[in-house]
Amino acid sequence: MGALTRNSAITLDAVARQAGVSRATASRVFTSNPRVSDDARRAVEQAAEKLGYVPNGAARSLATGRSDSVGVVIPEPTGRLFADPFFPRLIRGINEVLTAQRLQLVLFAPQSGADEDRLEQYLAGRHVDAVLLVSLHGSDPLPGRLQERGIPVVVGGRPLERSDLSFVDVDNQAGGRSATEHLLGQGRRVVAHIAGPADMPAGRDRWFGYRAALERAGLDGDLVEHGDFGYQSGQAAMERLLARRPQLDAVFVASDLMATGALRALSAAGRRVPDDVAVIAFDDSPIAGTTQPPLSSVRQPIEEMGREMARLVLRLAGASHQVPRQVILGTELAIRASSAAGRR
Amino acid sequence: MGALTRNSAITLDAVARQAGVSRATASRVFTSNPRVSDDARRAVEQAAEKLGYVPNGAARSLATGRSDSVGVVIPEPTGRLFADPFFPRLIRGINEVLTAQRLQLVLFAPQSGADEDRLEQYLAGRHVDAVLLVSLHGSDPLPGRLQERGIPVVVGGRPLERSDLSFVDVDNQAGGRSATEHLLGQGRRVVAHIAGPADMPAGRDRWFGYRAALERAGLDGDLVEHGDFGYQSGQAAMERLLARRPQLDAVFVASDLMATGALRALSAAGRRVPDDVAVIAFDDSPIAGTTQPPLSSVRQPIEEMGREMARLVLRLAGASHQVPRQVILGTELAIRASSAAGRR
DNA sequence: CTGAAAGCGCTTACAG
DNA sequence: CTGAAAGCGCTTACAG
Repeated sequence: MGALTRNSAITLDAVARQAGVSRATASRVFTSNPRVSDDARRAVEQAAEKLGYVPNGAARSLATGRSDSVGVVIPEPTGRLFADPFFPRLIRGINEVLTAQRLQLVLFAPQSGADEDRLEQYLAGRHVDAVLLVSLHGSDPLPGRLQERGIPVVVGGRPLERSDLSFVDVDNQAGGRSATEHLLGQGRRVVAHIAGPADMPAGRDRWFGYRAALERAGLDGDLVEHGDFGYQSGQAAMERLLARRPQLDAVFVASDLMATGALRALSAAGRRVPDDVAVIAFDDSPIAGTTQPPLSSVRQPIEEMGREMARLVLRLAGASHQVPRQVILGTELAIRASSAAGRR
Repeated sequence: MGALTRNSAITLDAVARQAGVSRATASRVFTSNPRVSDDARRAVEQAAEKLGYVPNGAARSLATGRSDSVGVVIPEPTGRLFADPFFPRLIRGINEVLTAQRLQLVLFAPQSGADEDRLEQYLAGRHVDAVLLVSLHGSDPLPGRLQERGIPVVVGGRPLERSDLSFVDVDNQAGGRSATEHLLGQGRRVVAHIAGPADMPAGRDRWFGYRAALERAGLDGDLVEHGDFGYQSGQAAMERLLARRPQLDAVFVASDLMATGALRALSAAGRRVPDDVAVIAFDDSPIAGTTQPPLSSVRQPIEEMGREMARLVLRLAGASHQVPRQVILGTELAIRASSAAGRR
């Protein structure tokens, strides 16, 4: 069972013979080694073209100790993974940097503990040269384990427990704070918060930013309900908030997706946005501009985060010693109709 | 630049020495070869545990001719890829079958022609044992090229031009036809269609199903506008249809996402659904149940499609000869409020 | 059950 | 610039 037959493909030897040179010379052509005569190079290239030769990746990896690929691990249930507009932008940024270095981006989306265990073996087996991890819940042991095995690892988003890991994050707390301050600046006084999961740093930090802003304004920062960053959870959280404090006049929601759900709940409850309740979200994803009314949102430099993650992990891969490094990127507000109008 | 240093890891030799056995015996333990004494097995397992040994993937691949991994290629702009609820379900189905065979699922999302070229080299380099491709536009040359190199390939969705490729598809034409017949059965007479891209088989087949149903009813099947399966395009297409034929009383939309956009356009135009216009979509994704009103939709067995793709490619990988094989899966209607109510 | 040895298909100092 | 040769870290008949 599960026996995959071996497919014989063209070998470097065949190309060298066809071109009338040694294997070494032929190899130099494919490794872009400059010490090859033009004649030899041409002969090898022609032979390769004719035979349809592509170097065997395993053999090359074994000889060089590199795979020229970088793994990106997104341990999200695929449903969430694909629904969240955060990931495509991040991946685009990562891919930009990798492509420039001719490195292959390889994605993994483990769906269970068993998946993750197998993946750890796979990655530890050096199938990739470096690993990027995003969207970790709680304290996922994977990045730490890989790093201990000497595999260069960079985490997207601050890991909850470990401080010896390299990571790139946006300043979630500052973002949450400025979003909340924006609402206060509009004259709102009963400001609620729909937070992300409490076991995710992005969720916690935005929440802490909210609390900090309210405390600084001398207000209570406990009108908080948690969601999972998804649409449904935002709707449900908004309903709970309205039940708890019908007179709330503003809400800071920790993701655009949840905010879309919150808008639906507000509309169902007969509240006008922004007249009755001002709303500001987090992410500034494309959907922020398409809701009714368009959502104010905290803009994250997600592509830049991806680029920075890739740059960082390549630097780690190039170094002999792994010195953890962390990069924090700033946010800015994108103000739209959901929070723009004054109260009266 | 781009030099990734080689990280020395524990080798099988070290484990064998530590365990006091030969490399061959140690190897047998990791390949689950039964011809190993219990004592030797224990010693090797302890040594491996102690040293943190994981077999080097490249070396193993080179020796066995297999990588024990299967690639899934989704050549979509990542934006679309992640927005479409189709992919996560498909991947879940694929992963189910691969996991049972202890095969690693590896994802690729090439974003450009250059990405695809590099990916072809990568896959041709035998980094994976088999390849699954989905969501091909027009006549993507990738699956054909890989197949010619002897790599087992299965395409998700019927390829537009090649008939020598193995594929798994849902019966899009029958689905489009029964959706349209459902609308006709409700007494609707001016039935429009928002089609997918004309260069994608799924788009064409659903459209042909629509035409077939109308022709059979003796009606005109030319009230058609095309979109790209995405939200925005559905909204725009609906607007064009309303402009072309204000009196239309039903519309069959080729995807749930486009239907969501169409609902918005209908609402903006003051049309009630289903009273003025009955709507039925295609996909029956989770969003179908969350729209206002909930969307009737053609249900595709997407997980099963994923499973079938994986099964098929493993069969091809196990065979010495590649005999193209095609599997067509049936659809069914999920009727909800958007098309359920009668006209009066 | 076990080990010595060949071989998987490359790369890369080394010597010319 | 070129080639012979060693080596990358495994697996697997083969002989015992």
